[in-house]
Amino acid sequence: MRLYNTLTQRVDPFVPLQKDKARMYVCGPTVYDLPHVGNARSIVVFDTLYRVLAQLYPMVIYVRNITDVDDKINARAMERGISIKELTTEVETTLRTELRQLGVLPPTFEPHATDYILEIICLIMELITLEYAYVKEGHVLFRVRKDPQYGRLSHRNIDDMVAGSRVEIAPYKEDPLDFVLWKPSSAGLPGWDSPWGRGRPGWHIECSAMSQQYFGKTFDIHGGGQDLVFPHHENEIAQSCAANNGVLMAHTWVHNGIVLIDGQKMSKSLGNVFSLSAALEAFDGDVIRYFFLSTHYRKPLDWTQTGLEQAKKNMTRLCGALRDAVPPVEVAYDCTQSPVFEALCDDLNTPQALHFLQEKTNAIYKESDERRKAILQEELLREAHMIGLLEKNVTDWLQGHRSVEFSATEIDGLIKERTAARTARDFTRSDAIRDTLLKKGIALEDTADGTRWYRV
RNA sequence: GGCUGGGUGGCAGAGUGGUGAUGCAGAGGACUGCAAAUCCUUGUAUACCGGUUCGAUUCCGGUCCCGGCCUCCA
Repeated sequence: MRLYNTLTQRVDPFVPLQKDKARMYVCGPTVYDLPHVGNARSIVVFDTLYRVLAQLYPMVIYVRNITDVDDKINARAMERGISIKELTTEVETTLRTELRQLGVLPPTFEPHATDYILEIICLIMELITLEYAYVKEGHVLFRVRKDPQYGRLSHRNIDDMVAGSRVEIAPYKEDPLDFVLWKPSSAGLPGWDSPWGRGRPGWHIECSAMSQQYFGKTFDIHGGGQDLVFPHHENEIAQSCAANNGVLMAHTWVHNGIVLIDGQKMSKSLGNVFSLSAALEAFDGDVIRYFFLSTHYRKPLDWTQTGLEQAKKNMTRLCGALRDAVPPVEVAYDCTQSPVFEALCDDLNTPQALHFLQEKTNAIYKESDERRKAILQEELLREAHMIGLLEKNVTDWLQGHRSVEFSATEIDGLIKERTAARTARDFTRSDAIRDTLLKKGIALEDTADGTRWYRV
């Protein structure tokens, strides 16, 4: 497999450090509010990478953390008048349900930052011993200028950052560039006892502590959104390398592009944050997943109504090719030899992979030999599974579960009535039934074997 | 300002130093009672200017435009 590495700024062959074992750590969401489509894209991208790695290596360990201690969480819980635990549990439950709808597999481990406070404290103590960190007014800060390689991931140098001068100047900092490892908590805020008083961890240290807990000093892939490159990942790499005598924290750094809403950056200040819940109300999880995968993961993705509608049509066509699938008698098919897999191994080129799925879909529609068609259908199904698509029963998918207007039985009844009207050549009646159903989002198709329906 | 990524048909979006995928949308046809689905046919694109080359959309340089990061961010 080849992957773009932010650290080297090129597509490099991916070789795991330990034979037959790939280890990946991805920064998961901070659970302060409903997950948005940007969180969802990132999670789907790395879920897809996880699936590809799982085809390539006998063992893949995928850690995706949950950040459940953060000032945004504190503020939101206060605002809503609920406890922090209530808030984080609520968001996490929603997240779990919604990710399942997107076909996201559970990672191998899903650690919570609050379960690793002791490890965080120990790591900070080490950094202090090594003089990479210092204590000041209840804060512990990382001494950025002690790290000569600081900036290696985001490819910027320290002086430029200062020149950019939006760095926060705080009285307790030796240098404006220094960032917080530990900060004091007042009585009302979550806090843990530490050698520096009651406090809570800064944002970056948790990932260093947790990844080290699972993987030790060094591992293969560290992932996250492009907006995490600086400062989050830059700071992580600085902390971890400092604590581990310069051993490189992760060898391959993979970052997905951000999601735009109608061409604009999604942000709280613009008020255009699009929640995954809202997206799932309008579109099926598979459609959203397809939409995410139809753009290369490193490019920005523009979230638009027409884009989603196109994805929906594509999914419908894909499912249509499998509607009458029967398992073929013999199936000897190695997905990893397919062009789909080849595309995925080329820096996770999912648009190219989808192209090959579409080609196979076209071939299925055209195939008249039933046995060969069944084999193609089985191949398509297996290839689609590699990227987490078509995992649901296609008839269920096409007929949906959402509408409460008509039950499947009622629809079948109306279809029977229409068929009778057509036999009697009462087309006014039969077309009226078809129109009624279409208005409720149910489309009919007359085939040689009778009429069938699907949800539009 | 510094650092980064990008500009491909109506839309989405890949690949490629040698006739520009694929899907959606459009047009015509077949099928159908009429549709839908499906099938067949079909039009339209590589921001601009130079350079390298027999040949560039692809490589190099410049211009213009768009996006992201620069301590809240997936």
